[in-house]
Amino acid sequence: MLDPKLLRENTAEVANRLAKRGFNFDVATFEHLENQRKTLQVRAQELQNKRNVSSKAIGEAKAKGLDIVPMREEVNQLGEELKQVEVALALVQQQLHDFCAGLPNLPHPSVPEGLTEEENVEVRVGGTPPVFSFTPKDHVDLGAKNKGMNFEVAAKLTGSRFVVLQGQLARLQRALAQFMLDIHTQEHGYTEVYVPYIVNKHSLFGTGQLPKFAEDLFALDTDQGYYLIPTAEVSVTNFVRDEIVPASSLPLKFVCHSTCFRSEAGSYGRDMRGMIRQHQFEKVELVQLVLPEQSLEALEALTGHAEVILKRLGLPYRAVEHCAGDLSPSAAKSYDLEVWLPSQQCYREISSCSNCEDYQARRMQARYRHPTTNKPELLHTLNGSGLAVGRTLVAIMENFQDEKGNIHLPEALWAYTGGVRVIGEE
RNA sequence: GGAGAGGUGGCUGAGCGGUCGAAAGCGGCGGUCUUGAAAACCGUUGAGGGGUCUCCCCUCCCAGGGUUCGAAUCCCUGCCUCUCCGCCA
Repeated sequence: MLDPKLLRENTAEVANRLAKRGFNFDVATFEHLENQRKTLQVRAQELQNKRNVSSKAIGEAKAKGLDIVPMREEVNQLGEELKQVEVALALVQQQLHDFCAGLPNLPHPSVPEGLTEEENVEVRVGGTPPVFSFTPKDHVDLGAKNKGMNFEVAAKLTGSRFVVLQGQLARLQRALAQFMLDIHTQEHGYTEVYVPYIVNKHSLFGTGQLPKFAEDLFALDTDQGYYLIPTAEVSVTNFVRDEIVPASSLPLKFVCHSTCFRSEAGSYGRDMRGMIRQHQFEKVELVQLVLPEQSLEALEALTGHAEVILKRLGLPYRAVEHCAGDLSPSAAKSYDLEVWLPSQQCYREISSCSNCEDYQARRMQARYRHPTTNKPELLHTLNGSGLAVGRTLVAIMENFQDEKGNIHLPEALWAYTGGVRVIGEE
């Protein structure tokens, strides 16, 4: 959600900044609704004030034993119009709210211009893509030969875009999650949390998935209106919804390993092969809740924390900054980390790190008490994958394969695989 | 699943249908005192929103409806929390 004052007072500026991300802000509709709101609200408050004053007078008159019947009739007159105005106002405010809830965040001024993914800017490269003396296999072929990656069984159990892992590959996925959690908790100062994988609508509104992106989510067919989380960002960020946290407690830094569920409704036909795009996947998520003046540098730090995982694993990657048009709706500024996939001969997203500034905080009413003014102020929220575990598994398989199809695990993982260094035939 | 209790400001906790945005305590902030700190004392201190914006007004006591001139207080519905019993990973 954007600052309603900014929206009202600098409508043109907001429209311009949203245009940078390719969003068409309907100024005419907004101004029309806003004018209606103002007229109705002023009138409603006027009538409410009259009613309050009269009612109070009735109370006093009654205490003195005076006749209150004529006064009561006068207020009754007022009630009719008040009811009408209140209904009309509620309708307009609902429309305004819906309109504003659908607006994406403003891109940070430092974000590169551009409308499509092609205009994202590579900011650094880590490692170098491996050169093979043979034709490298993709993870599906590598996982097939008795190594325990099975899409057929998963399709039988459920449908497309699911996988069954067993044996060393199942263990490797578990090892990766443990490894990531340990680094973030022990070296980067995050607190590990375990959270519900099912959330209510308020939480999804808070982080921006609802109302606009309901079709990306799995909704549970129960009357509570529950959804499966598409990312632990939803559960963790909402810790501070409707809270006023002491400034001294910030920054709050949480790391959370969770399963994530996405309907992938808009991606028919894309990445149909393998584990790249699944309805269910594992992710280790980083969330930071920070003072506004610290969010810009917090994003650099958080991205760096995710990057450490790729470095320790020795995976070739690059960091890319989103151009304005490629930002996700809640984000003011984002970096993607992309890992090299030999089978595709390109970098693929393995982490997306975003500074949402006060966009989610305003939707959540997540605030801190300002130390000098003593007033509640919106805090800033950040999140990023550290990393997507399933895609990390894929990257390790593909980058560290040998001619026989064995997978040589990076040394950093040996302690987590019970000493297993190679996954293969022998 | 059965039985009961309850949801009030940052926290604990009062609140006959009218003068209650709400007692009291704690905490926070400011001050006096002190070399400094603590203690003590004095003052101050909810949130959101609107306007004709150095002032005025509206809304909010879990949520949503209802009764009433007037609701934290009465009625209905829902949600949540706690206690006991049963069942269970």
